[in-house]
Amino acid sequence: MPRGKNSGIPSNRPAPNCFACQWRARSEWCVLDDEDMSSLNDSKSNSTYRTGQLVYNQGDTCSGIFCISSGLVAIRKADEHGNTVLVRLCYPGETIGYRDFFADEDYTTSAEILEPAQLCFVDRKSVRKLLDRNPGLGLSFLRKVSSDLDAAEETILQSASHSVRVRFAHLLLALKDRYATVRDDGALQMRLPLSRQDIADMLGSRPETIARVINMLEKEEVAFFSGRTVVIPDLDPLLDEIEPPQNP
Amino acid sequence: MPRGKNSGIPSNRPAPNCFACQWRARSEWCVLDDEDMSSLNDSKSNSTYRTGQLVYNQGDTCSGIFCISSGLVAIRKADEHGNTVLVRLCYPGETIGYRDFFADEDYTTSAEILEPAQLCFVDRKSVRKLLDRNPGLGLSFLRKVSSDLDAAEETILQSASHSVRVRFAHLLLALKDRYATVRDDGALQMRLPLSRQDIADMLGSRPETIARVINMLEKEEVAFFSGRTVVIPDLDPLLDEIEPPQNP
DNA sequence: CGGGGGTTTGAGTCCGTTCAAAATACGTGG
DNA sequence: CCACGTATTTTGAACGGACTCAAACCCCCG
Repeated sequence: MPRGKNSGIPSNRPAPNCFACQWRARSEWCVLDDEDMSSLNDSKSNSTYRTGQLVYNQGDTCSGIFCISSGLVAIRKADEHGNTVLVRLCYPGETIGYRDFFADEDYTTSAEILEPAQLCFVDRKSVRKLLDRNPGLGLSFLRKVSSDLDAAEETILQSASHSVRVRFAHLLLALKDRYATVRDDGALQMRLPLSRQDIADMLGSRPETIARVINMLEKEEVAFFSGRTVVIPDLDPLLDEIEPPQNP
Repeated sequence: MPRGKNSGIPSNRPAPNCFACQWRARSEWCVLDDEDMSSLNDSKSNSTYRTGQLVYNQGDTCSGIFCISSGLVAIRKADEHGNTVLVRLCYPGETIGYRDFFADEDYTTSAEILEPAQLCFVDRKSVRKLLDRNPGLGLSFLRKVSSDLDAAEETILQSASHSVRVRFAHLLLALKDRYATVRDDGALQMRLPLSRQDIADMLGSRPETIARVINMLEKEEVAFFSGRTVVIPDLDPLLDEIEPPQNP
């Protein structure tokens, strides 16, 4: 069941300017000098994507890399039996598809839009040119892949040693940093960018189990869910999930 | 419970020569020209390690990278509660410690010797020099980290979608490529480089479970275990574990 | 207002874990 | 080379988390 069409539609809004990009300083491209940045700016194309669209599909040949200007992207990996996991979420400022680009392989994952997005695309040839002109760019991506690798290994460790409930607490705490706002009464509130299925895919579990865990958390008044909206009256109980209070 | 001392002992054997290294062609260093290779050869040091020794420890500061000349190395990751997983096995020709080196972080994993090994060490400054002189080296490592990342994501997918038994079958099939020999009667035989505990750590399981799975495999005559020695009379049943025979 | 997808709930089962003890293998020193 | 002590592996019994299958529910949208 394909979730959407492959290619974004050309943006009618003016294409973002790399120099003005608010993410520039934190992205891998920050090592480029003005001339190279200008070359990047000229060679990139820009598209708008709707929720559910596929940016690229596992198995497709990789012809360049994408940079997220706005929106949210899920990186999924599937096996031949249709089992899938959601490997990671990618936010504005992040580059996606670079792994397969640098490994010079077909895509080993799929990228799907979770929140309406605008992506820039830089084709193979342009990236190569920039890499040649600026060796620092390669090292910059090396740092990025290295940190992704550490995150992946962390995930392996987590799912080998913690229950779904604890992993879900971890996920909530990570999402709160990006999505939560503080209400008048001091409680945290956020709208999850993920369906129950997506949450399950991230935790290596099933939607039914997620529903049950949510049920328990509500009974214990740790967090309250209504659709995709979550209210967390107090962070401490959630933090205790991760690090049970010590009793020496 | 530390498993060994940290530093290897200086090799009494003549240090391996990078030019003569049998792994040269497949390693990341193969992009170096003769001059740079000679510089690498001069700046590296070499040590011998016994089984159980730690090459580096999670949390230590990373002061360079290691290259495996011979032996077998396990990369482990631990959390604050003492839970550990064995993230990956590293074989001769592979470089280890590069992830943390390139991310410029303290070690996020530990490296432990599983089979007596000889490692070369290249200090931070020398690696930097080589990276400066040869931008291709960075890209070469970029390819390596990228493939490690894919492997890690594959592990996440596997352990989310397959039973311990199936994952163990996967492991056996992977190990056989490197360790198995064909006996006179056509059966495959190998000596596992891993303890039951290590196998459990690789599969995100427990030694007891591994023992039970082994028990079942023997009852079903898929494979026979005696200590670390495994005999596999026929590969097909093992392959069926991974890809159950189709019935359309 | 009638689908239809996503979500929740229920019941039952199974895989894998935990804890404990027995058996075996292993390294070391005598 | 054997004996001993320790560590690893195996076995057993019991528990429990998470899965499966199935049905009911709900909400959003046409």
